Amino acid sequence: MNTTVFSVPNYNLDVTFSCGQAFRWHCRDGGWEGVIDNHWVRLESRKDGISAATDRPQTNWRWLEDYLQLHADLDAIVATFPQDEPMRASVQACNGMRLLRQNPWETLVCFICSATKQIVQIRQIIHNLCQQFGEPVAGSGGGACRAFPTFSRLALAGEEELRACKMGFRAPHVLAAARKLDSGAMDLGRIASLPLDEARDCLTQLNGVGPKIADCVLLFAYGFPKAFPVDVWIRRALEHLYFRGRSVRPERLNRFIETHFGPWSGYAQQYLFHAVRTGALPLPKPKHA
DNA sequence: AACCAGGGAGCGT
DNA sequence: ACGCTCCATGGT
Repeated sequence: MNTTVFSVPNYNLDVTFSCGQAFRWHCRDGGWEGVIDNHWVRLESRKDGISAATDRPQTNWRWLEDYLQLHADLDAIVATFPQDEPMRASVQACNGMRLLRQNPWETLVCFICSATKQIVQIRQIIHNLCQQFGEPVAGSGGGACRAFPTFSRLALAGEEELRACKMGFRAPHVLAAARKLDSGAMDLGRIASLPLDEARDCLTQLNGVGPKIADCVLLFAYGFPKAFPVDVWIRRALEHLYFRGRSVRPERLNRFIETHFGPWSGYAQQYLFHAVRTGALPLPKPKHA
């Protein structure tokens, strides 16, 4: 076991790992355990920082610093949010929430599988997928620790094998994406250097990937600050909070998002999403738990 | 037991 | 540009 401590202010692991951007972390003994690429790691909150434990010595920790985005200036980001009541309430409810920088392929598959699924179910599907196709990585506690399966591995899978992971009608979408990447017909590495609109157009060429899922990948994996996923929760929230509950056409909604939420609108979106989903920001219609 | 879930695509009007 | 339907599966 090898441990280090990062000094970083106001980093809330609980909110960060529970807000619906990542699906493989699990809480255990007061810490968070997960797999980043081929690294198993256990994280714990410390006074003004985070401790990280791995199962083997680390020559450097950049893979973790980058994933956690430890260098990000959260105060500066939050300061750009709109100074309206919903956003103030969201910031208060989600104090210390950070956006991660996740693997693009993993993020793409996770959100393809997210379509009309509850977050608990998405977690189960991804778990099944990793158990079935992921390479084992050394871990702690005897728990099953596997890397997220590569697209090359999934390209070799059959649709029925993927359906066995309970991803239903999303199975052919995952399979086609894996094969397209494995063949070289699409390169996820290239997307990082594209303007937002072109990056979105590229991802939505994949079957089963529309604007919402594309923006999740662009926000959670590539860090496009103005990628703004609009799901049912966000749509309801925006219409209720800013349009008196009236339904708004997509183009109009996008124009509002562009002008209202500032240069870190995607970040603001995640605060709003989590605040609404946890009930900290109440809406009239929903009936969530 | 219905209803709905961090959607998307293909249809018809 | 809309509205509808289907797509699997399971939580509430």
